Amino acid sequence: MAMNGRHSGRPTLEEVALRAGVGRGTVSRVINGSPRVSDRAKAAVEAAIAELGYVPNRAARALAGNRTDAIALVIPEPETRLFAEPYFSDIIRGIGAELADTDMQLLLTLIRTPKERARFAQYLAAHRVDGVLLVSVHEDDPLPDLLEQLEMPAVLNGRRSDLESVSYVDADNVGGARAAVAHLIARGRRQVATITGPPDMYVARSRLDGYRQAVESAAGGLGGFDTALVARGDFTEEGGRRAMRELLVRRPGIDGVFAASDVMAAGARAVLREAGRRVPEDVALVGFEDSAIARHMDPALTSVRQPTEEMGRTMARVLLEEIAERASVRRHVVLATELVQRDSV
Amino acid sequence: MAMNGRHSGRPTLEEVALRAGVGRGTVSRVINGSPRVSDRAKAAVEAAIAELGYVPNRAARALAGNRTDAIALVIPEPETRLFAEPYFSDIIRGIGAELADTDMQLLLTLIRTPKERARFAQYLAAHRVDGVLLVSVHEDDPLPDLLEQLEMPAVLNGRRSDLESVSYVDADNVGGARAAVAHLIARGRRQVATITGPPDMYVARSRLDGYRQAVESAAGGLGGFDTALVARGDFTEEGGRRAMRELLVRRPGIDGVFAASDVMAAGARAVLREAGRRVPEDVALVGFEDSAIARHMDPALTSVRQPTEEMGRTMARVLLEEIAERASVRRHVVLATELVQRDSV
DNA sequence: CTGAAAGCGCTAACAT
DNA sequence: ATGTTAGCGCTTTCAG
Repeated sequence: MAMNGRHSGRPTLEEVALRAGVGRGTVSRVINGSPRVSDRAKAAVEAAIAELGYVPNRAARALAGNRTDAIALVIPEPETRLFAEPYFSDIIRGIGAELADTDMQLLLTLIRTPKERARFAQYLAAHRVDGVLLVSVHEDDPLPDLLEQLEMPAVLNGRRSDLESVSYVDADNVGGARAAVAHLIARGRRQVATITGPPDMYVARSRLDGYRQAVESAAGGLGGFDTALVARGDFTEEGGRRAMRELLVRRPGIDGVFAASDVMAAGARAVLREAGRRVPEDVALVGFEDSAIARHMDPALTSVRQPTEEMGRTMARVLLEEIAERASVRRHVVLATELVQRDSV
Repeated sequence: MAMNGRHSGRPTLEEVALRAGVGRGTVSRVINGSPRVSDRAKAAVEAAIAELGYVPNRAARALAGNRTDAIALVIPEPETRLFAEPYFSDIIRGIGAELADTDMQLLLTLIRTPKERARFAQYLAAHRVDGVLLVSVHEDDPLPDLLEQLEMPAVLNGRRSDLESVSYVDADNVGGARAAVAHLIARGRRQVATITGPPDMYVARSRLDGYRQAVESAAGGLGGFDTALVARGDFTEEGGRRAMRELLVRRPGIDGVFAASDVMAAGARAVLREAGRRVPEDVALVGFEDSAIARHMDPALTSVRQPTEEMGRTMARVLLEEIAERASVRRHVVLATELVQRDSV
């Protein structure tokens, strides 16, 4: 007999069965909420579980059930910094909240190097998680395709393009940008410029679209979409600075700016002040509240806010659903954004 | 026969053994790096593994080996906000880096409610993780004791008191504070005050100790430790404001302030400016760089920095060691802090 | 509705 | 050094 003396001392399902005077199968059914159990048996089992302080062994369950009850939250390298932003922390809180009532575990996976990515691919292939949550995907990110190929349930935060095939939860970037620009126009601003993100990012294109829609639909006097009022940034503060300088050269009369991110708005604001323009009196500034940095720097700044925590909750919920109905139905959820008006100019 | 048709299609250890022409035991030994394997067998097994793309099944391994290869990073409620701070993101990056070469998984556990805490206790009792990483412990946190009682390997970030019995990794708060205050004194500041954290937090007491040591050991003229120069804050910006106001009333001649956190330093700075004092010319300010917020607000501010990422790495390393040598040796590591001088006043 | 039994894939003792 | 074997604790048929 292979007596490996590793009985952990914790009660097992079998002991519960014994105590409840039923078979192991019945205990299992009760635990998993099967309806095919008599009330009597159920009560007995529940009593036994309580008395013994029984907690199912996750590994055994995973082995027998061929699942893991765990999902991975993947943070690609460029985003590990992003970690330090309220945006991200809110997402995680949302995920956590949604998972709290589940017995799903959340695995944190930081992917820095190609080697680590390869390793994670192995993880996936080995089905070591039931699903994957992917934040801030880039257009050329290979992970979503891999996930799809593996038929692994997955939910992205944002999307790679209009045709995103993987499930995703995104914010209404177009609508938010449109609202921001419309706000500026409604406040009497006649020359509203925009600082965009990198054009190979969907989120950046969406926000530019919103800008375009707003200026084009504005009643007379604005002259529609003017490419000279569009400067390209890269979501960094320095990029925002450069773009703002460019804009001031091209159109010195600018009296409003919509920056596609708050970090860029912060850069733009610095340049404007250096140039002697008062913000927001002379030049009104609206940014997208990605990181809340802008708000830190200027609590009075009007900005477009995303329901970030809800985004996290939604991502988790969608993923759980996708896991539950092993069907490969993709879901695309776009949450509304909100213009938070903080200036009175 | 109970034909449960769930063969996942992935190769198993048995198939590897077959292919390599050895027994399953040998394959297991190779996988686990046992030295009791011939080079020949080892090579054959490795080849088979590569050809088949074999990845061990974690659940099976956990079940048979009575371990999980997973550790939990626990974030208590008060800290979920802290998430959004660079400090925390650095810690996580450090942990991730240390774990990258391991096949330990990192589980993220947010504990918000007593109910969730109870549930986590069950997790622990059920040995669903091999170890626990706990950030920013509070003096009255019940988790460390529970961990100890359960003999669960654990490492704290910070400590509850001088007599901390659980393993921990901490920053040299006393030394950092002392250096900060010594710096101010060396720069000719004669009335150096301090804004402390809540006295029931070890970290706050340590920083106050450092302050005291510096003023007491300063050569003449300062009059030693003066309680009127000590104002109590609570690590919040508002607390910093209140404390600063108090100090200005008690000792209007203050020309230097050491705040026990950068957030409080930010509050103090705002009050000083409102009071018409120039910072740092009239009143020099040094804070502990917990969140880097102060640096955001004033890039020129001198501050005490902690090697945060290293802290995370160390926590993970210590935990892995503790898990490996099932012995209950507690380790206490204190990492040096560094005065980052950014002002020239 | 429920007990019995067959594995899930692996580790670790047991024999060689 | 290595093949064999007995479980780890659970889920899921399969028979009643």
